[in-house]
Amino acid sequence: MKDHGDKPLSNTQRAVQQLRSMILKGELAAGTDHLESELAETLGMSRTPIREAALMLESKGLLEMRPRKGVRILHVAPEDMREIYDILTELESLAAQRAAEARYSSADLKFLAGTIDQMDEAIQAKDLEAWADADEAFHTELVRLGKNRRIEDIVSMVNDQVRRARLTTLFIRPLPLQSNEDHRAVYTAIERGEPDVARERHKKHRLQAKAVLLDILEKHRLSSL
Amino acid sequence: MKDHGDKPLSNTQRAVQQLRSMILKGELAAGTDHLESELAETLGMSRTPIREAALMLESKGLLEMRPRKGVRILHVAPEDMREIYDILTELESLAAQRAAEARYSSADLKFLAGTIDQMDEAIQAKDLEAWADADEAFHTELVRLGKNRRIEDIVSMVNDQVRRARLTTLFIRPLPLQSNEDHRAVYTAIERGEPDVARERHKKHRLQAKAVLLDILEKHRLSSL
DNA sequence: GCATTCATTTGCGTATGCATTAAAAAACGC
DNA sequence: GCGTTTTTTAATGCATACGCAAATGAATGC
Repeated sequence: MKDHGDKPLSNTQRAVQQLRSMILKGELAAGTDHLESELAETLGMSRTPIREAALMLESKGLLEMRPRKGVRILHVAPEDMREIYDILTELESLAAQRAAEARYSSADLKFLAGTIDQMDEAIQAKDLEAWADADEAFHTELVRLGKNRRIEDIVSMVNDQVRRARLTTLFIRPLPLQSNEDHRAVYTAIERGEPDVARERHKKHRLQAKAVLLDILEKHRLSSL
Repeated sequence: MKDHGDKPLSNTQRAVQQLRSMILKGELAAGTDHLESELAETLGMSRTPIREAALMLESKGLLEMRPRKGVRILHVAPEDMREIYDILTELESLAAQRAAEARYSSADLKFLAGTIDQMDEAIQAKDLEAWADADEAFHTELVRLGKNRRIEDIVSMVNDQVRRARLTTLFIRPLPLQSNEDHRAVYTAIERGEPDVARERHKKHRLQAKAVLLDILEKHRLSSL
């Protein structure tokens, strides 16, 4: 997970990383506007790399560039979450299927198994942050095993949007006890080479997660994140 | 399909449109490199809007910016087509399902029906171009009816990549006779409000299309488009 | 000849400046 | 006072300039 090629990162790339991180952490709050020149000053560079970075983040759906109003950090509304979860459901389920078709060895699946164990531990320890990290690692790895670069990109893109929602909802939501049962079932199906099982089980898992999340959003009247 | 608000389009937007169009038409051939300054001169503007446009097209997967080598127009290899069709299969099938769930009226589905008729006519007239246009319209409209903005965006993005492949393969491939049967079946399922049927039928349709295309690519040893 | 070092070119990353024009503020008429 | 026009302000879109590093080519040593 680290960029161990430590070549002198360009300003544009740094701007992308920093802005993204600030948005995900909520330091740049949803709905707020920021002038290019402000951001430039904040990050200690000129407007040019800021503009380029903003353009990229715009195409990733994190913000919107509005002439004369600055860049606006986008909300994630419940309707957005519905859209996003639907996409994740479909694409990850396919990835699970493909992973099962690929007949990976246990060694290949070691990392995936590890994330499941981490989730168990995190739940024991009631450490929600750790659970969330491991959960994300599980899903990322699953998609990677599905061997479709474009799906990886798409999923990672929409995940950036989910992450903000998680920031708010993580501590509201009930302990995800059922969740790891699903993960194990998906894992087992992949290991055994049962594509349909892997697919359907993961789909069920995602639909469940979607239902839980939307329920929370409704109950707490969270109309934007 | 038209931008009828004829406000003075920015250079960056024009650059995006023109470069995209040149790539889709093959005027900028896959695998070729182009200096930012060349493109700037070609389109009669400075490097700044060209860079911004290239950045956007890069995130859409049409090209790649490589320091000192210029922007490279990307190939679409058979492996890419596999990835793309897998994505289209999943997301469009979901759209079909959702469209069926939405219980659209016949009036709402008029446009979709129209595209099917156009395909019939085009097949009668053996007009492959017209068929391809209508086919694309069908798929686009189907996704629109699925009411998921993000899916619309993703599908339109990968479609740009498919379009280039179609440019080459359209005249090699057999007349898509079976195809419109699928379209009608999907349409009927949507009209009747049968989500599972719509979904499965469309999925079958896409899997079939994928098989046909990959078969052609292999038979003709088309390793990149 | 061939490798190696040095000089030169050149394309990019970024800063900067400016014209444009939308928005805000001010002036004006009623 | 309030709606309308004019003026002012200021953020953007874009052109341009420039330093740097990479690639290219020349020169040198062996």
